[in-house]
Amino acid sequence: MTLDEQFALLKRGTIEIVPEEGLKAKLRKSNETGKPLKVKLGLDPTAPDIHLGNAVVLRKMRQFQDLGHEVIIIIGDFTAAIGDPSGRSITRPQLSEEEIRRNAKTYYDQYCLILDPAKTKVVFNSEWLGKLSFEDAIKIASKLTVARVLERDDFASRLNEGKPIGLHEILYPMCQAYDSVVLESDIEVGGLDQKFNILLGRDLQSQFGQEEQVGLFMPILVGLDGVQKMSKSLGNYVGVTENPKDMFGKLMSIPDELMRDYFELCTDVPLEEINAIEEGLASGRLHPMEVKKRLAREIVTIYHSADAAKEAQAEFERVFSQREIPEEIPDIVLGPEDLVDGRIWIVKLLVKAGMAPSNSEARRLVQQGAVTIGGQKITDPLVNIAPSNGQVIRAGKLRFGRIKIAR
RNA sequence: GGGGAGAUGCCCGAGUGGUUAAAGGGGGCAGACUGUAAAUCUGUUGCCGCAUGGCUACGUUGGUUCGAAUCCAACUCUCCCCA
Repeated sequence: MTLDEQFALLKRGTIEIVPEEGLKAKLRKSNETGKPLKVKLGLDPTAPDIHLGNAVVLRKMRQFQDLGHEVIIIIGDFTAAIGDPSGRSITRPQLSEEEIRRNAKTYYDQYCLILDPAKTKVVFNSEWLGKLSFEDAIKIASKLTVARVLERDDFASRLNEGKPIGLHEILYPMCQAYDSVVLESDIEVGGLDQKFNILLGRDLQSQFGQEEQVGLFMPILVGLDGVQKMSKSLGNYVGVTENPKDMFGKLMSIPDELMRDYFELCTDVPLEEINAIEEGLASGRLHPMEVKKRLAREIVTIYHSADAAKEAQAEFERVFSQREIPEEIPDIVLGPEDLVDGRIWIVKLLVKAGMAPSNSEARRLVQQGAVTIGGQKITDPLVNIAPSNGQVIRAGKLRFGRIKIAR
């Protein structure tokens, strides 16, 4: 592959490369010296679930690996104790050491789905940040200014809105920048929300007399709600380890307008084809639902298999298009203690089955006509029903259970 | 150190003695419709075994009152201005 081709590949999907010439120069140099580039990615082990939004960046890292470069994942165990303020309007909760350790481990299992584990180096930033003395930290801090740090958008807006900013949060970008110094990274990849932190890494590297890293920014993937960025804490995400059925279903719930972004950032469908799809949608030649099914299929195929994707689609059509029951339904085991004269209060049954969190919620579901048992709609929340083995109970579109009577 | 403002349900935000489980919006859930768990419209959204009932809830603790999210005191936390 020529340098130009490499550059084009790496540029695809990025929203910005700072500076573009820098990337070209790094690639050229690596090519001449035969020395792979160090490509850095910081992960914040806040919750043990990698989602499609994280995957956008990870997939970019994979491309670097395929070109022979060295990928270094930094598990921000030390910085997680601070909490990245990026894109935050409130202070993040700090994590305990144990939580971080647990999360980091599950991270490893998950990014292997995208990266080549043999070519991935993993480090924890507590290895060096944890060893700095307070004096060292102050020395590093002296190379940055308050104004420079407060420049960043999320700090500025929080300041304007009169919201609190912890002093420790100001140190977060510095820590991340210092990571780049320690690793002597050539390239740092991140979402656009990482722009400030990554650029600060450039500043700090040059302060330490190093060649500056190149920042490569990927767009932020919008979450399932179609408004906010995909994130674990907002619950609007698709996890890469989710089962095919849920993955497919969740992808079908994105607003139509998001489809293009998802195709571009989450699949390997060639750009020309994506453009053709977009035209097809605009002209009415293609049906949005069919396009979305294709999208869901593409993504499920990446993380599972083509077969799993087909199955997931079949399941989806069965449950939602035809309103039939899914193939696999969890059992609701009823013991003798649950039944009085072979009967059980409908509300209690729903709670017992985990289909409603409280009696009140269960009662509401019944009153709203969401509950059917054995295909029969129940609307009276006071009724006691006589369940029989194998009966299917359904609450709303998503909750199912099959009754199993234990003796 | 001095002065001022504030803390309300999942989130934002109204409410300044009773009719407030607390307006409104967001989000969630459900129903209708459909082209999908899109969009739109409607309903619903603390808990308690059925309630013209009870319990919990408006930063914390205590007080005033027949009655407090609303008044008072102390405390905790946050923001703004001055130094």
